[in-house]
Amino acid sequence: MSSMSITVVGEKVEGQQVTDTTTGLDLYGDDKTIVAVRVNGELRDLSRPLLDPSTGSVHATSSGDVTIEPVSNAEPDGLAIVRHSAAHVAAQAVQAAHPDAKLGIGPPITDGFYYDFDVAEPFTPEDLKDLEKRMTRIIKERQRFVRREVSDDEARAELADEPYKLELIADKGGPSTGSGHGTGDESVEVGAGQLTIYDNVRRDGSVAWKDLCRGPHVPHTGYIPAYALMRTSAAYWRGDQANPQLQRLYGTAWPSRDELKAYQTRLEEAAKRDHRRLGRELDLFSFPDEIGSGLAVFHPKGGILRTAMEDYSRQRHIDAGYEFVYSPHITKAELFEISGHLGFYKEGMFPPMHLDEERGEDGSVRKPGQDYYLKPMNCPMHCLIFRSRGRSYRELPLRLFEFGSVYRYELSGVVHGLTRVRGMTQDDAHIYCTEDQMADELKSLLQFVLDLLKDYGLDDFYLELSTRDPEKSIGSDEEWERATHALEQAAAVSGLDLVLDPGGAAFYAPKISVQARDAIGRTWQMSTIQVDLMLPERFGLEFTGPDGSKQRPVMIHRALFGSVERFVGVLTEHYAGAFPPWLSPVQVVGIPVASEFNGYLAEVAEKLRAAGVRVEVDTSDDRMQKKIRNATQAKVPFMLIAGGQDADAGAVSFRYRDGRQDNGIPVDQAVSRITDAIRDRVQV
RNA sequence: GCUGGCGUGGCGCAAUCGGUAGCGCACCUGUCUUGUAAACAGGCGGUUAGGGGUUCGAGUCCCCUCGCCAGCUCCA
Repeated sequence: MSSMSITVVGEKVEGQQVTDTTTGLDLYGDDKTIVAVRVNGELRDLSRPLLDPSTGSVHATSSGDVTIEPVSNAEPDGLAIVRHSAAHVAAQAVQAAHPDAKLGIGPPITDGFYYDFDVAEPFTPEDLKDLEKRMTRIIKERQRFVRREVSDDEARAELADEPYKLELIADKGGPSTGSGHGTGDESVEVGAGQLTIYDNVRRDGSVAWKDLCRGPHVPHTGYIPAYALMRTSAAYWRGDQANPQLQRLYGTAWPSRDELKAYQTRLEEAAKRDHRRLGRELDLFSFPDEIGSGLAVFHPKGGILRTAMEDYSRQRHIDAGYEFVYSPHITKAELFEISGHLGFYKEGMFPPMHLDEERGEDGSVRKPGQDYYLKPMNCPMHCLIFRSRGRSYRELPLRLFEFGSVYRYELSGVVHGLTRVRGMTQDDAHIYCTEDQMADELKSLLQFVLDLLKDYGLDDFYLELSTRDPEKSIGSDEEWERATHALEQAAAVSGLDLVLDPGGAAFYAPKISVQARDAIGRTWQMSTIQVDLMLPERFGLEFTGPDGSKQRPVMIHRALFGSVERFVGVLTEHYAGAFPPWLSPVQVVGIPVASEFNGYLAEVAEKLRAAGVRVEVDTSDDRMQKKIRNATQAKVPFMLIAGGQDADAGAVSFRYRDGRQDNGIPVDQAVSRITDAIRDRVQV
């Protein structure tokens, strides 16, 4: 950050030469990498006068030293400004093509921007092409973004035809009308106090378009070097289902054409990793229509992968002092009445089965019967295990673990592959401990979670803390406060970044979720840890303390994989299907150069099998080259090729799925090389 | 659930203006078999998601249902 002498940034008008003596930048020159300035930390338009000419004082600062920093489009704030400006260009294009379109909001987002419109007809792919052409023309026109401060009344008058903008003005500074989960998008349009309008001004001085906007923006539309419209979809006004649906136009914008290209390549790469596609190609799992939406079946190869994942998790949990329990998938309504789920989570549950009702001849109910529900969570069951007998403080912490299958009636539109299903198995555990034990337990738990995730190959994390939604929760303020504080402390000890998610907690407890970044930088919600002070009370859980008094335990919920299904999906995408050997469904394929070596490879395979390796020998009629191709496409980590040379030497030749070769390895060495890689859980 | 898009053998795709449903892979059978990503030949397999309608005639046009995809909302 550099301190500079202050001068007015010139506004360049076509045909006139105006020198910018503050930053030394020519706004219409070739360098379009500096898109804004930061004045004492506050983002501002490059073209916005830094000084009030009449008073000589700097806008928005009263006194003292002034620091001015150029903001490049390579840094996040600068790129967001480029994208936000691109959103304005998109909106101008839309209103030129569809004069009746009413403006919603148009903020920058990760990788791009969107703008919402109320239009009579949804956009079509042809519309997108047309809009891109219009945007390109607008960008070529180098329309200046000119900021104007306006009073509320002036803004209302100028935007009389824009009902959504009027609504934003009306709500300015008022209480948030959002659900509490809002992304704060509105802030892009309306700041806290002074309203501003940005005009897009052509070279001849005419105003091409304008928008209520807090800014800042790039100096002119020529500062948008590379952009593309991506897709359209519907979105509720202000994210509320009760509001009308607008058409959302998604775009992306980048500092250069190369970076746009790289982004598009990244999307293609992500598509290739799609676990739904890999699941079919690698014969891991499928989603038969006949079974239903969000209900997966695991094929034999997926079963091996899943078993390997579960077995390792199980062993680690045993080592960490967990005890294994089992509970049914179905229960009487009473259980979820006690737990509170039927009050707060009913819409997320499959509808009840009404059983054992008896009616008389006249149709009247003689015996009312029972409602049974599929369980959406395991916690109440584990509470009953805790309560099954008297508990001593000596038993605590008591850690009950279950691979528990639960069923949740997710809305049809949200079901997605393995990452969002209606039937799943959680690696669920509930830890019952004393208040005094809670802090240490949480600390070691979080470390346990991170260690275990690392063993599966994920090592880039941050944490999210979801706090109470007052409208959708049970329990007292103090209880929530205590639980939230305990989680915060554990997070602080981990040293990981902590992101807040206000109001995002479940109805019974605040939670920390571990977010993991995968091999190509996408983030996934993995583990959750929740401190629950409600269920122990609802179930009347007690233990006897050292002094003989009855005390209430604290309950910690936690799932590391989130769900086994989601974890399979995430790892599939993380590894692009090329799992490390310990997780690979088939670890070794033996490929004879010709069928006469089938027997030799069978002996090698037997040695591997004896060492616990999952090995197959390809004795089909295919050519060796075809077998290599097949094994490579199946992403088998080790191919062992053997012909006369190898057999004579008592050796095999390695080929890896990326094409690397290592020939003539003695069989004993080959076996240990493979078993070492499996044991060490390394990638090859 | 909402908005939009899409449903053609197991998979990936083709079929002009509404005019005989095809191809590749996979699968089956046979022949062949020596060095690092596809041997050759033959064969099986589809009431074009399901139902209704328009038409001389529907994969193609219209309506309904189901499913999938993207986004919104929601969430492990």
